[in-house]
Amino acid sequence: MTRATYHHGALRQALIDGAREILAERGHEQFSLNEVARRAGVSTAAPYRHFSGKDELLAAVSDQGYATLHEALAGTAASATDVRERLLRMSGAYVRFAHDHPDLFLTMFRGRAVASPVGVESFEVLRQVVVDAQAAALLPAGPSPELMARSIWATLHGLAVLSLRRPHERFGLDESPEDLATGTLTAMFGL
Amino acid sequence: MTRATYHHGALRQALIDGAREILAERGHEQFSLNEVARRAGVSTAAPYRHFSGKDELLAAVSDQGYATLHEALAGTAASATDVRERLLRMSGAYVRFAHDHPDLFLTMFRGRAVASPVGVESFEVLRQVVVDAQAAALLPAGPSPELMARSIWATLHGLAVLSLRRPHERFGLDESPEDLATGTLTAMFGL
DNA sequence: ACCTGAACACCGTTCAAGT
DNA sequence: ACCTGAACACCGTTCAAGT
Repeated sequence: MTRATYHHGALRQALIDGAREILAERGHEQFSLNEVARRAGVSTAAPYRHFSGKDELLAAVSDQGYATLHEALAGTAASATDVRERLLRMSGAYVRFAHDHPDLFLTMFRGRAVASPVGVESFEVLRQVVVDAQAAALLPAGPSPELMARSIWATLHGLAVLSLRRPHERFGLDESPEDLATGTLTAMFGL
Repeated sequence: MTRATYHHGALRQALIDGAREILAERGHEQFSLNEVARRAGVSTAAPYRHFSGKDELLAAVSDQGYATLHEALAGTAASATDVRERLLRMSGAYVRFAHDHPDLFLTMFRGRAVASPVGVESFEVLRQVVVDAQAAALLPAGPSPELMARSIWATLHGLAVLSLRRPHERFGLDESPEDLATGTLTAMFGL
């Protein structure tokens, strides 16, 4: 039996990939570091050459998740010239990401974990859309863009988290993530 | 050595109390069913007479958490006659609860856990305040109270979850939970 | 009816040893 | 430098046995 030989950090990425697989298959509560090693075909001690432990591997997985989320948000933000459309598409993309990768999303924002610096870029994209929306009188112009952006982030994040639960208490299954997000923002700001 | 003898479900409550202790001391990620049993002075198999397993014990803990949260919300909602004040106090109480009992809060809303029916009562309290706020033109009257209430719930929940992380990315440590909640609602609705 | 004692498979982590 | 093999304490859960 030829066992794969890893070099130059190839095992590191293989472990991250395996972790994402398990996350998608079994969920973040069943996640096991030993199983990640098993899938990569290495001993349970091998991951410790690349990560200080389970938490650091999950942090690396989170970082890649933040990068993927950022692409989705930046992509939708750039996909329209109309400010209202940009705000709504971006909002939909946030909740959509949570629904498409629920356990990755929950891992990224798990408990009291340390926030990723990558998330800052995404916040900046949202902040810029908010600046434009305030200029267009779509959002109240009184509060600072900073405050307004984190208020909207909180709303989207709450929607994402609460709609991931089951049974979907008060958050209909029938609605798509996009409808949930846009419906909420439309209701709050009369867009 | 006299070992406590449990009867009539006394062990059940002792296990729930012990679980809340561990949650407060070590956090929900370090929570261990065996340690709960150890603290109660029983064998690790004993809890299985009262709960089907770890998840069911945590569900029972969550239920008591929902009851405590409900008291806090209903209490603040009744503490003022002014509609605006009621809405803001209730909002502050939600985020305050999360900060005062972070790991209990995270356990209640952990991952994809099943929502507690007890939470429905709390939602009803919020919905009623929203009805009054809409009548007083404090909140937009167009959307249904149901939609408006879950939008606000999502906002408060997002604030709670995100402000629990560390370092408090974009959510200042300096702000009290109450200021965080009222500041956000004030910004969004121009209250 | 309720709890113990002992076991099972599995977990995260450590460390001496191999190559 | 990177990985193995074996061990450690601990985990959730099961089950026959005690009272």
